[in-house]
Amino acid sequence: LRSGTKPTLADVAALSGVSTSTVSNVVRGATVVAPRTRRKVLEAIQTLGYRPNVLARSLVKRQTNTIGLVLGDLSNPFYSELTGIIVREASTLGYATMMSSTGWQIEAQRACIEKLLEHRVGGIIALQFSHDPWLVQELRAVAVPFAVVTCWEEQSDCVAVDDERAGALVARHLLDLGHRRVAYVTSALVERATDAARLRGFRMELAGQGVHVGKESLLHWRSSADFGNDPLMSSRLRELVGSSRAPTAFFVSNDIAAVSLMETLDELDLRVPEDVSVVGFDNIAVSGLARVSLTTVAQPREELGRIAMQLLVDRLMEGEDRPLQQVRLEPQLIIRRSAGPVSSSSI
Amino acid sequence: LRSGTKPTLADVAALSGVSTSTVSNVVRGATVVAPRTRRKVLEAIQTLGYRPNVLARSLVKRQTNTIGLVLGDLSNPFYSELTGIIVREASTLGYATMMSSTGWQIEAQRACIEKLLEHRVGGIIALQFSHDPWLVQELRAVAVPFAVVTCWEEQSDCVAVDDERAGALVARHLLDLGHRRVAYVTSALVERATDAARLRGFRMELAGQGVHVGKESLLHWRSSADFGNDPLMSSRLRELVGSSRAPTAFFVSNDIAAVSLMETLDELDLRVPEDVSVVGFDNIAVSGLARVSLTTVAQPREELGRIAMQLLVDRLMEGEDRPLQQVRLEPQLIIRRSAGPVSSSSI
DNA sequence: ATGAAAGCGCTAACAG
DNA sequence: CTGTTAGCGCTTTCAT
Repeated sequence: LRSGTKPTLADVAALSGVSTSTVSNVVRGATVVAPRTRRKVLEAIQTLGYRPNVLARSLVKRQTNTIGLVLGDLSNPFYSELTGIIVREASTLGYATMMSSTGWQIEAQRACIEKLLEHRVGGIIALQFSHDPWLVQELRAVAVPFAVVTCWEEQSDCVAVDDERAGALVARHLLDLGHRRVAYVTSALVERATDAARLRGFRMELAGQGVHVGKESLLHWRSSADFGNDPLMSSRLRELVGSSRAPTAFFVSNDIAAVSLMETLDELDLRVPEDVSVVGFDNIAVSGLARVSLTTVAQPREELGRIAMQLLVDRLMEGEDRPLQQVRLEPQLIIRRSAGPVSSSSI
Repeated sequence: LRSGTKPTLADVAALSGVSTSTVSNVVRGATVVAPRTRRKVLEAIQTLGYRPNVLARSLVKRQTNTIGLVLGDLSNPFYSELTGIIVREASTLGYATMMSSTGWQIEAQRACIEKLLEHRVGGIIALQFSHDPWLVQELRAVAVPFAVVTCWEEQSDCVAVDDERAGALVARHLLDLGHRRVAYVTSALVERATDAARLRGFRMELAGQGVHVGKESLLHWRSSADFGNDPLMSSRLRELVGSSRAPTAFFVSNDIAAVSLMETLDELDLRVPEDVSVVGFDNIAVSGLARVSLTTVAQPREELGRIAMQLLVDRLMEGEDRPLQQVRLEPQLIIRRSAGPVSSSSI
């Protein structure tokens, strides 16, 4: 019995006096093995502390039970929760999860995926995918199942909330509350195309009532994930608020930025929702606090995670010829106190 | 050229008319390869889209460049941020990260680690480790580097903040503010022993001033990670507050529970900090919001992550005979507005 | 500087 | 039901 290295099938075989294939059979519960033999083998496994080597197994089977997860930034609670859900789901389905984080650097994305491919992951789920046709093409070429969740990616399997509809939902709500001058705030934390879709839906619904969101009402919040202040925005807001065309409501494409905005508004002595209304996106835990009470759009996290994993598995089973699966989920407006009727003084 | 499967070293060798070992050499940049040959090989790699198979490599080298991460629950922002840091750090050092989540189920912990071992990870970092001597023993037996971060684990390499000292820091602060009747609130989100250490330090410092934390002042918050309300606590608090010995300050061992507590206090019409003070632990992003402004103990996240990874690498290099490394980091009290001077009416 | 050959630990036919 | 054999894709002596 060799020492210094972990026991192998051969060791178990030797100790129990059978062949390696028999041991392999009992380990995998494959063929019917004689009860006596099985017992002997099991015993040997016990005393040796044998543990199957997944690497060797994967090598011969030419496939792993590992999926790769690429994500931008774990400090945004929306994504970290989603990550947790996916990891759990994968584990339930018998897959291990290999993570790699891009830290929002767009070139890092390719490197991340390259590493995952070298590890021969069975499939890849991207959480915050920066559109990259070359990459999608490459992934297609190697025939590794690829699903993006939370963003709409024309060329891949994907699942996301209906962002346009969400934008419209918010617009409707704001209109119902009497708002006519509204601003849209983009956040660095949300992927461009996604952001654009939300704005599109928002604008269209407003346009139906003759309300227009001009260029001067498009703001950009350079937020980090820690509710940091954006000094540029502060001054921009201050000047905007002074003007006669000051918006009475803000739709922010991300809860983190929305909460940050509320904080900045506080500093400017603008009360929410008495003076201005704020609506966010994601419904992260913080937004539900009474002290925050942010009206926002909820994305069905559990479903997003579950379906993403499902897309991967389906593709894994049915192969490339299966038509692209692209799932849109319904967003849900969560009405809280940060958005209220437009104040009479500002009409 | 075989089709349907990914190109291998042999394919590259065939195409470039050299042996597999030569190809292997250029891929790894190992021996000096003749410039001409190298170019030919590189070319073949390009046209074939060859990608090394990490599994095969690991199999023969008998070691992987993968580390395992076991964590309890990604929905607690403190841990998800820490996770992000570790993943990044690992990646920088050339390691891929395999995650598995226990979802707080204590028996799941063994299963998680078992899976990681089958994948032959080079080392394991546990984020929220529920003390389990058997497991630690087992890990030791297989000689896989193991480091726990955030909890103090006597038998393993570990790095954590000095919890007792943190408790003392909070006690000191509360004493300075004039508090004499204080309560300690345990949260389900923090590991038992860690919680106990914080309480110990807290109590000791208070005892120095003749202040005692009796059993009636020990509360338990059954919190989930989403700032949920704990109805039992609500009623418990209501009755406690009515009594003449109502605490004037609460030290909660976790920010999530602390913020939840503040919310509950709001509902009971108790103002923070005018009527009661609250101090938390972790300094998650939310706590820094002006609307929350929670006085809390900060743990040096970056350092925790960096050192945890370092412990693993050191052990990997120097082997088992290296003495146990156990690092204590300094906690930092972040003073905000949730803890104030004891109100005159309650003295 | 390059090639031949022997495995790494396991599975998958195929015989017996 | 069990054993034999031939790889999976790669690294690593050891010759040449």
